[in-house]
Amino acid sequence: MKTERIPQATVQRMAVYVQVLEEMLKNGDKVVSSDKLALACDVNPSQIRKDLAYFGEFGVRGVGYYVQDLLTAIRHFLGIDRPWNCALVGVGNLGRALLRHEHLRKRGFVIVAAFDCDPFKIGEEIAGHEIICTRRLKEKTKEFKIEIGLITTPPERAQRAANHMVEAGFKGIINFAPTRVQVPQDVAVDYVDFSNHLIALAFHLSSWSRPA
Amino acid sequence: MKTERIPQATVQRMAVYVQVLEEMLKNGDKVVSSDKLALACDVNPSQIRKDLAYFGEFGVRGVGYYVQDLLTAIRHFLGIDRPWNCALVGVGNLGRALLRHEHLRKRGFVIVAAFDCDPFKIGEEIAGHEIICTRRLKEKTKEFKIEIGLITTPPERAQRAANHMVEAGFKGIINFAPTRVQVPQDVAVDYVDFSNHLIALAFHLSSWSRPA
DNA sequence: AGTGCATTGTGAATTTTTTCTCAAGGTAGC
DNA sequence: GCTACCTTGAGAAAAAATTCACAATGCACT
Repeated sequence: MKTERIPQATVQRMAVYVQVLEEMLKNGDKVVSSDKLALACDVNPSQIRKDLAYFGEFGVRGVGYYVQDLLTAIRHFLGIDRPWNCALVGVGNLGRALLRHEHLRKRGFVIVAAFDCDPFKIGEEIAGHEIICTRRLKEKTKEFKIEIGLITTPPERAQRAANHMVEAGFKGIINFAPTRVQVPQDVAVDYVDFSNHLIALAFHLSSWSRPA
Repeated sequence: MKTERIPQATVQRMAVYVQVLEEMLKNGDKVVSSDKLALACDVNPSQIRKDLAYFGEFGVRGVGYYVQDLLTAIRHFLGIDRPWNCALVGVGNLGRALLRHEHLRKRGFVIVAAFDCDPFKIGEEIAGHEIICTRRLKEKTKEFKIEIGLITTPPERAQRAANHMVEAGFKGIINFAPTRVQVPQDVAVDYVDFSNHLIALAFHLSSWSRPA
């Protein structure tokens, strides 16, 4: 094990490993080899061993990795062996879907409060949460110990939502709105844009039938 | 301009350029330099010029790029200068949100039919679409000229949805379900998993306050 | 205890991607 | 038309990520 900076790509693959390992565990598998895991994750076996080597030696030579142990280790390493409280700003179609989404909660990402600036929505209850005025984000952040913000507003209101989050002291934001937002250096923003994935796919499909 | 294989990373950045350029166009900007665009997209200016060089010379030395022309060129290059018909399988919370999502349609990705295997949902109308039994996917594919599939089922039904899509002849699938699916080599699957983004963010936030 | 087998962990080689640098080539003002 | 200035395009260099290849090492069976 070396102590270098961990590539972003490694972290993303790690998340996939967690997903696949969870399924293997549910499937009753006790042990898995890098080859087997690689097949399931669609990566190179060496890649997996390299990735895992970033944070320790977990394998047993000649045997492989113990699924449960590896899972526990990765979870700890990634910082997802504890819940993360999230705030959602923008209760539109997508916001509602995320509030009702079970998978996020299962993974430890708990949306503890939902905000919107539309007076017609404020007070409405959705998936067990009362919709709160966005201006009260900061005060609720303390109350609920929120660390991560989810922006699900229309694009034109995304920046304002981000500003509220920065002011509330969030250091991590996921922006689902299809627009860029400006935040201070010490705040991390990750973008989730479906249409970008569709664009990549459209390109792939187009270039398949093209002069290479 | 050279004719090499285009990196996946380039394609993804390209999608971001489109987004930012659209905003600039709406903003009335006629011309943009690689420096200015780089700032907005949060990448290196050389990176942008390199990316654009993959498919031609569009800039004017001493001036920059004409926003409208560049946008048109990128759109054509990416294959998004025409609409793509999509089918959605799995009308749950997320499925409904996508069906009502305006942004995808604006970008040219049109969900022309929604499928589900739940007999209680079949026949229900949502966002102008009648929910159709998943078994009729293949027949409707011809009728609607569908090329891309969106999987929004629960994870345990994702593989079955993928199978239906493969059988219907889809060559591109976006899987929103948090599980891997197996498909033939000639079918491209792209995964969209929110929790993976949250995991990456959680890791970032954790390691910030860690012994490097 | 010893032998054979399987699989990890890792240094080295390779490949890919990003960044640097600057000549080439436009524009605008005079 | 000439000069000064700006920004692109692209080769070269640097950095990063991936893959290879194999020694190290633990297990199982005798």
